[in-house]
Amino acid sequence: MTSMSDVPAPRQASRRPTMRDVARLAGVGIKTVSRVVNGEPDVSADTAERVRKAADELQYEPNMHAGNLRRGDGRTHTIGLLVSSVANPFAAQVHRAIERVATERGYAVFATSLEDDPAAERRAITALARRRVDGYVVTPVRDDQSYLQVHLDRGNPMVCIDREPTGIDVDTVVTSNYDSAREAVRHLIAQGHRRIAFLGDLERIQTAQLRRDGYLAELADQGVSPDPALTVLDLHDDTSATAITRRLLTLPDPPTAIFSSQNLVTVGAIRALQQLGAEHDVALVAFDDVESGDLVTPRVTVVAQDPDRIGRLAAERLFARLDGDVSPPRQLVVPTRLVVRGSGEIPGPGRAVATGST
Amino acid sequence: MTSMSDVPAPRQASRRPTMRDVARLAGVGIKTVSRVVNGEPDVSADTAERVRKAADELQYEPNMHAGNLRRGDGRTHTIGLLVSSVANPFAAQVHRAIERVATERGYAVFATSLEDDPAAERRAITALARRRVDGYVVTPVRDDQSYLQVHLDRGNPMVCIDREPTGIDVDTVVTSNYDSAREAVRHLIAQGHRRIAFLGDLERIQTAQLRRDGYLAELADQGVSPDPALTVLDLHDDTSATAITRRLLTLPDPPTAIFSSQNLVTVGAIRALQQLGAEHDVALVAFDDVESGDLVTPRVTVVAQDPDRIGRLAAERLFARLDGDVSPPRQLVVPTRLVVRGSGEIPGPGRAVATGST
DNA sequence: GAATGACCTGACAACGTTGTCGGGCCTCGT
DNA sequence: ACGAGGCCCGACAACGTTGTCAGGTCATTC
Repeated sequence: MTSMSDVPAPRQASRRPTMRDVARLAGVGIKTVSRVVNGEPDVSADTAERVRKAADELQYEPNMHAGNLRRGDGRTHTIGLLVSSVANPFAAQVHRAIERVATERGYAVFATSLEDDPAAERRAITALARRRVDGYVVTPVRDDQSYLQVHLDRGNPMVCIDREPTGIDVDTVVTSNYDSAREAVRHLIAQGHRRIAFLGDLERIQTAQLRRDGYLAELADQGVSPDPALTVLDLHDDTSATAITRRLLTLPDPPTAIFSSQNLVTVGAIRALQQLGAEHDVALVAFDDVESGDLVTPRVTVVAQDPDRIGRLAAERLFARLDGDVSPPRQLVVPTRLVVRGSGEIPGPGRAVATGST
Repeated sequence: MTSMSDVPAPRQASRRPTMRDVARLAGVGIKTVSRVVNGEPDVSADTAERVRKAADELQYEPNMHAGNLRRGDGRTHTIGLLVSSVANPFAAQVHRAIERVATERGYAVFATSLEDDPAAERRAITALARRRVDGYVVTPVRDDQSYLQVHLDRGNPMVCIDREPTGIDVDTVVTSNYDSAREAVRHLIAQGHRRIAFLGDLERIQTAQLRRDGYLAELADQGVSPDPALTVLDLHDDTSATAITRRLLTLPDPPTAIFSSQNLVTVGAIRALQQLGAEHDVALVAFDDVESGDLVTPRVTVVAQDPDRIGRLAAERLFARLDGDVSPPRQLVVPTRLVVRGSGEIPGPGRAVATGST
């Protein structure tokens, strides 16, 4: 009866209805529609009902942008997230945790992957600022963040994650990189290792430096003099890590243990160990949990980060600021968890004589 | 000289400058500022220079929302992405591919994780519609998407990924679930297996059904009658998968091979195999590449999806629609790649007599 | 019976930007 | 000298919504 033809879908592009259209159909003023849509008081029950029916019939969806423009606080209920690289499962987990908190509060999240490119950081911030996000969660990639101060001054809070920012004083949520690296190395030394190789990410990445510093500090503390030949930096993917690890292991005086300080690098190291059949002879402790790290043989001992907690804390800090918290910025350090699985407990040469020595 | 104190940062919250402010400072009309900011012609070189300097001095950032509101096409240069679950590395990869294409075109991406919750799908769409995204990339979760037709009619294109939508006719980009499942099973049968277990995801998920259908069809085609006891559905995480796999393997007449049809389920299956020391005796082929699947022993043979290609194709389709493409919706099927690594080549009982039998 | 106040409603301006349009100036051709 | 046309520029309305405010109706109170 009502259908005029039997094509499955009405193809004509309908104009998007506005409050004006709803008002006309319901026979009320436009402001009354606004009141109903926003649940404001002072609308009689049956007027409200009429408006709701009209809105329903037109499939009206309010335009948040128009509303935010006029509204006093100008909030867009949107936050921006800058993540180092989506390739990294760590970042994906953080993203998810943040998104969950945001959704609960009616916020939407713009996520951008920087792929560790400093230029991308600026570009992303500009794009977000033009879209008037209320706040930012940033993984610093450039070596100076002072250019972000203006956004803080304008009332848009910011929380940095994973790495400490430079040039601005904001809430940060980071992993205990230095201490956890020390713990990993301490663990290996306790198994009797002295020649411990370090496999590090790009040196310009702060966490890579901190983990290396922790590595060196723990060696020093335990009276082990580090062999520069065993400290490798600037690895960023599994292929290069495999190559380097192979070279280290075929050295005249090879390491008896490896501390791998990043996810993909660990994968590369494991592959190299397997290729040389050394996986049961050379100990391995990895920073950051490697997916299904308990499936490989031997199972991988790791210092596991807690990306879910990092994301949640960052989001909570950001929303606290948006809610008006003006207390001094906090530096939150999220501890890691040493997960003992086997690869890190392969004994070193010092083990046999450990009790007798020193 | 110019600094009045030595606090590091000017704490006072500055009002955000508008075009009006820039215009006043540059001594020009507001429309002229608009012209300069948008690179429109008909502004003299030195006026433009003055405007640029003023904008710079005030650190002016144009308000895209206000612009979009007034602008003819009303485009927000924003797209929405609904992903099944961020926990899944597959989704993370897709997300990244889409984001890359979008960023190239000056688009920002709202990503929402549905965690396979049907209610979340509707909520997310509403939130995106109110923010007036230009288009959608959707992983269907509900069993009916016809409620989305209205957005199509209003000129907001949509591309579905991973699963076919129901009730709407839009571009889709999916993996060759059925055919690839058949290929996996064919591979196992070729190794001499007859008792092949199937481990499936939640039955309400379409891809899970397709993979099971492929599994059953290939068995039938090869004259193998399926044992219902070996077909398990509704697994969704590694823990339950481990439990089920253990039970299957301790059956009086256990399977000699396993086809695991989802990522996390595969992890659970591998764990069970290892726990029972059966990883070298029972063959395993998995759907969807499992991260570091070539690190475990034996290395895992998989039918690998191509999430990067899926994401890229989806984004390209969406932008083509936004650019005015009105050709009939396309169904793009992205093939998988059989990656032979070892676990799938463990011979079955039929193998020894394979040449003599039939 | 008039004043009070609670309740309900819509006209109007404003948010920050862009489309439209008209006007001033200058150059050029006649 | 004058009109045509190109270049530059700004006043004004409009996008879709919400804040403000004034006004109308009705029951209650003295």
